[in-house]
Amino acid sequence: MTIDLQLYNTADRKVSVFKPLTPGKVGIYLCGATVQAPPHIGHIRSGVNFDILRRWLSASGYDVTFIRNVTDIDDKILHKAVHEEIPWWAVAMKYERAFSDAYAALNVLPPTYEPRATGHISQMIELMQLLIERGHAYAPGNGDVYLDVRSLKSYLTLSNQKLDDLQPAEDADLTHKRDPRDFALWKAAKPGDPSWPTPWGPGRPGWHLECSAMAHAYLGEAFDIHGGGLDLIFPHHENEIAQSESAGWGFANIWMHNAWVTTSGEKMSKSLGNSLQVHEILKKVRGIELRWYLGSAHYRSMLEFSFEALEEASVNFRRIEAFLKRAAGLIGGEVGIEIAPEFANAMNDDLAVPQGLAFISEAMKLGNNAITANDKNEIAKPAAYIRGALSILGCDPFDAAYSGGSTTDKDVLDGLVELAIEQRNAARARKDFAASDLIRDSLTKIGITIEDTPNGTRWNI
RNA sequence: GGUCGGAUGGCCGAGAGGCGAGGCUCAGGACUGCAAAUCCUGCUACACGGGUUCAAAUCCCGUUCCGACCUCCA
Repeated sequence: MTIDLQLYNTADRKVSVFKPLTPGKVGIYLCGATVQAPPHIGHIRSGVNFDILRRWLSASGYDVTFIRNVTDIDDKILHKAVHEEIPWWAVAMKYERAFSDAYAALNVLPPTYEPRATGHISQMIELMQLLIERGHAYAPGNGDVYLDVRSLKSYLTLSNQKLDDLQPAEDADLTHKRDPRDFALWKAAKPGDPSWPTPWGPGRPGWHLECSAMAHAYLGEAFDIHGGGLDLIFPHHENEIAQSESAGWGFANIWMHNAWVTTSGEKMSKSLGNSLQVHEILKKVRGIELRWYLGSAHYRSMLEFSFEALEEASVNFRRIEAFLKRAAGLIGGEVGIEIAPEFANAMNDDLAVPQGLAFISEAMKLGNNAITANDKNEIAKPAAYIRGALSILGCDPFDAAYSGGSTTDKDVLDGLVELAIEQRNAARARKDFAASDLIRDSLTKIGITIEDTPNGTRWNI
């Protein structure tokens, strides 16, 4: 028997049984990237964590609609455009591609829909009109449109703050705002800025409006799960709630937030330079290994990054991968994909991946013992359980998403290595260990490891 | 000032009143031409001070330290 899926909800800070709004279906909105710089591993952790959630929901039988937006217009993009001397839309496209590449390298499934902010201006205008009609927003005449936070019946419910306790923004411009905490839904166009026409004058979206508009467009007035990084709780998600609820929409039922990747105990900041960009890390480890590392911590726990820990995780993963490949060889066919009840219970407990990993270790012992005993019947089950768990974590080594290289190259390589191994085994058979070790050392030098087992010699790159 | 987290063995990292999570490292052993891989055994920890309880890493009170958010943030 497995327990029901329970998830932590930031809104009430409790873990509760998940009840979809529509039986059998789940709608998820994840705040994706503001495409103004290449992704670092903190950004991609968010993608991985929510991809695991999505895979688990799908595996649990839900029909999942997963929306991850691209915010392709904002202050930083405009600044970058000036700095890089290219159009703002070229900046957005460049970094959107960088994010897409990173997601693909880590086998983060493409979202059901991936809406861009600039493609939903008309929905934003409609939302602003609605908010003005309902008395929760105002256009002071300078081209801006603000949300009137004092008009809300509730505000700051996610972060549990009081409006009057907030430190007032130092640069709050009160010439147009009714309250310094009112936030811009829409920003009047400045000379040189991109702009779209509206009833209040030409301008561009404020930061929060796009998510309310797009979540509504693709998931309706109410949906199940809204996700993002911890730092989006305030102000971004508070303001999304303010916009959506004052429009009369139910909005998100559950709020989920992933924790950060930290360095030296601190949140990763963009000033760290390039070394923690996904692109750079992928020069050291494979995508599947980086994913294993990022996914192995609980999504609500800070993950303290170090290259040592990354390397340890990679080694650990390769051990599991090696087991599965050996198992596949012994079974003489494909390893099955099966979800063990123990793993299901761990995942159902607010995605307790670390407990799931402990289960994988247990299954590995059983499987390795079966391999040692050459008991083919006993190998299949633990191997299938492990592969099942890995498939949820997005780290199935047999997943086509990870297979690179052409088949011709692979065949040639296989043939060459097999040839060397045959030579070495011939040397061993005549007890010429000097010759056999020379072959092994030569292979090691070019990055091919050799292991002798009772069932023959195995090799790995 | 307000709000929210965290501190667990040499290291990483779960757990949230009662049977040693798990991994890595290290030591010993089995296997082995050697190596590797694998398995077995060993290493009994919860920031500090009180309290509640038959029983506290876990609950309560207090303290110290670390971090995050308060309108750029995954």
